[in-house]
Amino acid sequence: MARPREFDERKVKQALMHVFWQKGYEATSMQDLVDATGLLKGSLYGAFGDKRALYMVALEHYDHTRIQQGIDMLGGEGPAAVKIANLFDSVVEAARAGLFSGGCLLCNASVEMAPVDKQVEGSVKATIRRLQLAVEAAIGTETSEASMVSGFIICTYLGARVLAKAGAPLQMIIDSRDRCLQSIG
Amino acid sequence: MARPREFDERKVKQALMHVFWQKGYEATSMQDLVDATGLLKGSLYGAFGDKRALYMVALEHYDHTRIQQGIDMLGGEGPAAVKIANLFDSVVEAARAGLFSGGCLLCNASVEMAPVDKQVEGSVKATIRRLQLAVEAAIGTETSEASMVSGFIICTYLGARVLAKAGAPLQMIIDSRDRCLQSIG
DNA sequence: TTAGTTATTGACCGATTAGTCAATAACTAA
DNA sequence: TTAGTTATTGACTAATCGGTCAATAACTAA
Repeated sequence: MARPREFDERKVKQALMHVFWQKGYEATSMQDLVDATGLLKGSLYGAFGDKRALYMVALEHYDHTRIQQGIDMLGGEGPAAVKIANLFDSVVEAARAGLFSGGCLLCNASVEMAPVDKQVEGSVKATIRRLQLAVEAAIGTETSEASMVSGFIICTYLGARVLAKAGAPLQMIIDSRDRCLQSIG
Repeated sequence: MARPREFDERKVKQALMHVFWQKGYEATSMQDLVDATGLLKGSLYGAFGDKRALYMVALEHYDHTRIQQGIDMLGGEGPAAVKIANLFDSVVEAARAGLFSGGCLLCNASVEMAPVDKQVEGSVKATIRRLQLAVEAAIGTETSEASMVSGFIICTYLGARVLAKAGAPLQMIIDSRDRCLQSIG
């Protein structure tokens, strides 16, 4: 029918995600995306759209991979406290390893883009909601205030991401995790 | 001795702060700063330095005004729980009023600039530390784990700022405030 | 009045920005 | 083989970016 695409869509989306995750929207140039994906500018525009559309693709991919990973983690067997502790420990681990400065694309997008882009705001709110519901489900049977507590846990989680990016002492994140977990039992 | 400056330094710093606070570093152009301050580009460079230096000026001004305001609030008379509740309520109020989307320049700088600018990281870490010590002092006489709890409160506070910017339901911030306060008493 | 110093001004610079497009290539259905 | 469709390519554009600078203005000490 027509000429087939030569690139692996998943790999390209992953590359887009990594660049925006590390540098943010404004600090990322189309050339950065060209370098990271291996595609030329025209191909990127042809396949996905303009820079904003590429950002949305990256955001969606982050949701479907990293966020989903977290949600899956929360859904498994075992006590809620352990699962949620793991969530925080992944922040500490990322910070220790220097993985994108321990930051999270969802958090970055909330701060940089959500206030100036309705579509990003919608996407970010939906993802936060999904994550909250997963936390709520995890602790649901253990406390009567699951909805309130889950929101609080998401809040502390996002705060931990900011602390990591700020280069705050990791002990601060660990302490926050521990204090946060006391709210469950 | 020489020609005197024609601008009010404090007003100019305030204007710089507002622009960077609202738009972030990368999304702010020199033209934005020219428009906001009323100074021409040459004057800005002459008086403060390049764009990065202007950002540092804005960050410092934020620290000396808004952050200091918060610290002063924590230092007054009354129970720690009330003071800290006020801290969170100021986030809710800012979000409700649409003041820079309820965001905080310290939080924004942590996410956008700290990972890529050592000087910003140093400044941000120092400010966070100062804020934490103020919280610690406020709750110091009421609990034996003041240091740990203060870090946790800062964490939740930053998370609340992210939630506000994401456009999350204000109830989520209020719930987080209430849960957080239970950790004090 | 003059010499020295600094502030202000606006034109100017090269580099980079996001985005476009016509030419070509690679495929398939007929 | 051919006609139709889409992907790839790289040159191209207009606008904007951060930053510089020589000319001029405003002041003070001598």
